[in-house]
Amino acid sequence: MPRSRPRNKLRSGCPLNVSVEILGDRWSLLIIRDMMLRGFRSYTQFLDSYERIATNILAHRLKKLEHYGIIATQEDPLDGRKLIYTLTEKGMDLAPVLTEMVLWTAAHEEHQNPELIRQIKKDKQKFLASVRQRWLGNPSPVN
Amino acid sequence: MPRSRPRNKLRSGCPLNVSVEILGDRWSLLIIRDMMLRGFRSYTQFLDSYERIATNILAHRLKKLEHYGIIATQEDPLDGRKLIYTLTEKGMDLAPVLTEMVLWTAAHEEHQNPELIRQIKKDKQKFLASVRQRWLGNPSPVN
DNA sequence: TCAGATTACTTGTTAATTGCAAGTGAAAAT
DNA sequence: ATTTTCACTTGCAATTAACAAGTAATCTGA
Repeated sequence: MPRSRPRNKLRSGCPLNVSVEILGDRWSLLIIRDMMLRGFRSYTQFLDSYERIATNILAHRLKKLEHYGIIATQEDPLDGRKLIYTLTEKGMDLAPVLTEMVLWTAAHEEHQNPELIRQIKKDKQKFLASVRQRWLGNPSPVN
Repeated sequence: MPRSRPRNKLRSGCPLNVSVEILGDRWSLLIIRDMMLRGFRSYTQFLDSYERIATNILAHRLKKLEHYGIIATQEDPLDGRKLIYTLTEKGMDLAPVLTEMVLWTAAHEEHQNPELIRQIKKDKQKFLASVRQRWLGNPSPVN
């Protein structure tokens, strides 16, 4: 499926490196988490998330994620000020990555949200299916 | 299993955030890849890896990964100059994370190493088992 | 044995990125 | 009409990354 994008000087074409270059920073995956697991869709929601991203960083990350086709942006038909950010299929396909990261933390680090862990551990495939199912209810525009 | 570590001001205890704070940078996962998939064990091997990490960054990352118990360091009994870096069990448990990241890239971005992708896609569990099996042959010291 | 090479770094210095605080313009609410 | 909300931008300081060079300990080959 990968379409040719004018790729600006990647360090290497190793598939792990490619994902690290796209997602390997302190905020991108948290924004995706907020969209995927908490249903966040607006700039202010991301700003108000617990970890407190700075507004300029958020703007940059949203642009980067959109550039890579991980999220899509639409205007809110009900409010001309608002933009609605949604995960694309490509963004939704990061669910297994997030899930494995959560499981790793659960196994090896102190953390919160034991309920999430319990749910994933009980049946990983079912968890992934339910996340995707919820997303299908609020799909991103085909663009 | 998570033991209490004097945790210096995490942004949040969300399990995804915890893993992002430990691994979310441009180099950590590449070092782990080199150890896990290519069997690298020394400083110079990491330096010579394709993406060309800077020497001071590598030193910092190795310290960080050791601090978090993801890698362990031993002296080389055959060469007093050398240190041997190995993945711990905790580090090895990142295999599913790396694997899902690779699969995501394979599905959505241009990349190289189709042979790796083919191998993972053919039988993911078998791939993970074989990676772990190779690691068991060169285990890290229990520390 | 001793010069040269190797290994795992450290130490500057510069460039890039992140974070903070404040501000802006368009649209909506009161 | 004024205030508030929303999605940002701008300017600046602090942190981090990258580049280049150097160092101490150890090993290797003549």
